[in-house]
Amino acid sequence: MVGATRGFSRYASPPASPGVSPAGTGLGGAAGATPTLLEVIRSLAGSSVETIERSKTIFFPGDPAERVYLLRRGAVRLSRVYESGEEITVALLRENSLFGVLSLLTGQRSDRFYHAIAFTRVEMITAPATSVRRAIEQDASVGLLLLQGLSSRILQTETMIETLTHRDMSSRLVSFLLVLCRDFGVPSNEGITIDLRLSHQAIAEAIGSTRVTITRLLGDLRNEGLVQIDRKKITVFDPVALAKRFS
Amino acid sequence: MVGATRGFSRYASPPASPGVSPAGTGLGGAAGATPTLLEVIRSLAGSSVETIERSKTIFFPGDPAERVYLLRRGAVRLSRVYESGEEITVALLRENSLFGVLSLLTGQRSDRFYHAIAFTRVEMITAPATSVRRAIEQDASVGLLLLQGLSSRILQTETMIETLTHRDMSSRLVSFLLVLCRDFGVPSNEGITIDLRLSHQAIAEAIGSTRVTITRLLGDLRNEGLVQIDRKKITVFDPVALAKRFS
DNA sequence: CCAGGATCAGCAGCCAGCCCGACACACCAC
DNA sequence: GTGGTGTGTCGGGCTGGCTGCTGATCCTGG
Repeated sequence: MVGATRGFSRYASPPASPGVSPAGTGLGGAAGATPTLLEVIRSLAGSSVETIERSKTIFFPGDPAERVYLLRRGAVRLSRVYESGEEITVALLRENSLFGVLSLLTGQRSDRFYHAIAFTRVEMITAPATSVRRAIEQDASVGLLLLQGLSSRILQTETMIETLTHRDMSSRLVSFLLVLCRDFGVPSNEGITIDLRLSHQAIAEAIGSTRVTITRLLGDLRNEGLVQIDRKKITVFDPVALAKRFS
Repeated sequence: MVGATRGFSRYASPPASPGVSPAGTGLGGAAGATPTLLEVIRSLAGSSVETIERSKTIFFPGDPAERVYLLRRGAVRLSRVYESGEEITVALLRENSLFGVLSLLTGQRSDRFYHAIAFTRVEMITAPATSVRRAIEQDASVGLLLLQGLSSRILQTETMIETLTHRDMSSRLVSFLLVLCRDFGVPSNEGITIDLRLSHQAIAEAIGSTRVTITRLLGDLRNEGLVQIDRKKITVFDPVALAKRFS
């Protein structure tokens, strides 16, 4: 029975966070030990470590974009805000994700157009974009680390697109849960627990549905014995079995 | 009448392609003129220029990922293929987009998991990932150029997520058309023409709908006098007016 | 150049998934 | 207590997916 879980480890893997993997692949030849992105950013001029409480804003749309952030602990939600007051989630960033990279894009002044909000209590490192640029020029391996960070961010985002193109909400929800397992899952004795306190409303905003529908669908999944919900934390018993439930 | 088109130019702008903007911001101090990403990649060891005919495959899922591509002319579709034979579009890349960056991610062997197919006749530059890595180490400004390319790709991708979280298909289609105007629009005497030959099926695969629905909705837009369709090319008369049509 | 096949567009009718609005209850903090 | 937030439930109604078919258009090879 237990043997049937091939590929299981694809989910539940904050350890598998790329973008900071110190697995030096023979680059950065100069110094012996290749430093991590975290260490690099922390050493920059004007960098700082910040802690933000759950549901506090990190930056608003319209704020000037001049700093780069590296998420050290917790989760950050990037969302787009509309005049209607509606807010849709564009990305749920996990630990070791880079964000605020827009500020690296051009030399000109530019403004944020996302709303970045701490989804959990968050610990992050931030540095001015200008420092980051200078660091890249001085040490090429920094550029490489950033590139890897951004690449992994692209992959993450594109998986999300996959999720969202599913027609029926049931598939979308399942697909989203699998993404969350991958990004925020921690193994528990019964399966994989998503280490976030997710309200139905938050899920709805992320996958373009409504609170009511999410309630119903999650209820279905629970009744089928695929997931467990305790105190707003979702546990997926078997991601492989869940994945089979695409309609 | 013509004065009412504030913000019009946000659409129709291949010229506004970032990632290759030679607007040197004081970086790359060494040589006088900062080269473009195109020039850099073309100069790498093992690089080559390739031309691919419409609807030919560039790489299949499962192929080893060892090269990086820069799209020079035309459009490329990245899609995910399922056992069911269904194929969903994850990104429609425009000119000057980087792709195949997965190969930069880690040093280990990894495989493509997208299907990359030439959506139009395509001209692109490609180079081995190892050469790219080496170039970054030697000249930091290369890393910066790549970073800008990837950043702009992330923005592009996240706009697509915005599009896809719209609930009703009508809004999704409108939003998608606006994205296409931004990425592939060329100004014409009547408005902005999307420089792609799009079948209804292709649109459906990109926004998670069906061919029939797209036919109906596009028909509606045409009847309302918002768009024109001639020989599979779509012309948007006024993006601003179209944007107002969100439900 | 034409013939034949493949792809694409358009129409209609049927049915279900899911949005909407409304309401009741559980939980938590103050 | 009380108010705020989150969860669970019920219908009614409509959007949009599915099937099946026809005609138009494009492409290719003889």
